[in-house]
Amino acid sequence: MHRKEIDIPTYLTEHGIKASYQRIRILKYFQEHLTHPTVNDIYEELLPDIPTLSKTTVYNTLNLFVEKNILDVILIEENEARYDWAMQTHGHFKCVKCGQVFDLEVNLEPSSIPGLRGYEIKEQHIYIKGVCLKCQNPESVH
Amino acid sequence: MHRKEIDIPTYLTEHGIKASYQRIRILKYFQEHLTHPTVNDIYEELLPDIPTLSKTTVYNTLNLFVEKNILDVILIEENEARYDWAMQTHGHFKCVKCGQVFDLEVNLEPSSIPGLRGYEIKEQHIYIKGVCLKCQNPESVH
DNA sequence: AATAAACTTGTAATCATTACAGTTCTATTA
DNA sequence: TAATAGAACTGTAATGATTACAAGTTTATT
Repeated sequence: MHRKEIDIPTYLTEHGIKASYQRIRILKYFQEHLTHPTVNDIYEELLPDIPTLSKTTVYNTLNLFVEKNILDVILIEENEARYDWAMQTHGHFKCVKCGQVFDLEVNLEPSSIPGLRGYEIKEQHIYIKGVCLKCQNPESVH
Repeated sequence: MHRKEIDIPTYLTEHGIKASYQRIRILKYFQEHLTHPTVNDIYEELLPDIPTLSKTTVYNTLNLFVEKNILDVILIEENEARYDWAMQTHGHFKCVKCGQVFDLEVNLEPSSIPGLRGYEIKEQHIYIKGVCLKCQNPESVH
């Protein structure tokens, strides 16, 4: 089942989360945008539609989703957390010019890292920063 | 030349940094401790010796060192930056039980990552969290 | 010794995040 | 349907790392 085909209320219930209106709308954000939003991105997008929405609710909900393994936190920013639909471990690239964050297919085999022998691994984060193709040759791209 | 054998004032000068007393002492911290300190770790360690030291100076100095490629920033924490002697790219492991941060030898070849073809890479960060050996079997370790 | 530039310091501001208490919503039961 | 308890939501205040800024100190140059 692909992310876009998932029924959000069902998906929440399956993960032990009561499907409130705010929670549905917040998770739907990730279904509709394949980006890596900050708390504020989500808050500002939903506010016109849900004028009573509190930023605290966005924080609480995202923390809950992370705890229930629906979302991952991305700390590629220096100061602000971003969130991403939880899926097979992958990496993230941030272009330091345009600021966009991309997903990367990275297969980092923990068993290949000498110092980790016997360690219990809970999380794996791979962040790469640089300049994306478009920002290197602004004119060469249509 | 190994980190412990470096002459700090010379090293600073070579990197285009005027070797003030505070800067020498702060960089010396990294020579004497092979850890990954926070701003506060450094501040508290040096304060008894340099009672006039300001936390702002520690911030300014660490930012300068990072800018001059003497140190790297580690953002494995959720809320606080850590710093590390800049050397060949490597990863970091944080034990979620004892909180200690270890260095990892990781060789992540950017050319092996499909989505990065043609991208200019400036930084590479690999963070792994889990439970270290000692915290898994507290009694089995002397 | 004079002077300017660089460095350091302390306080105040910033900003993301969390704490907390009051309000609203939801589901269950009578 | 009404009552009630628990969960979820909201708004404000607090927290805490980091930065801005202006004033004081040190350093280097003349």
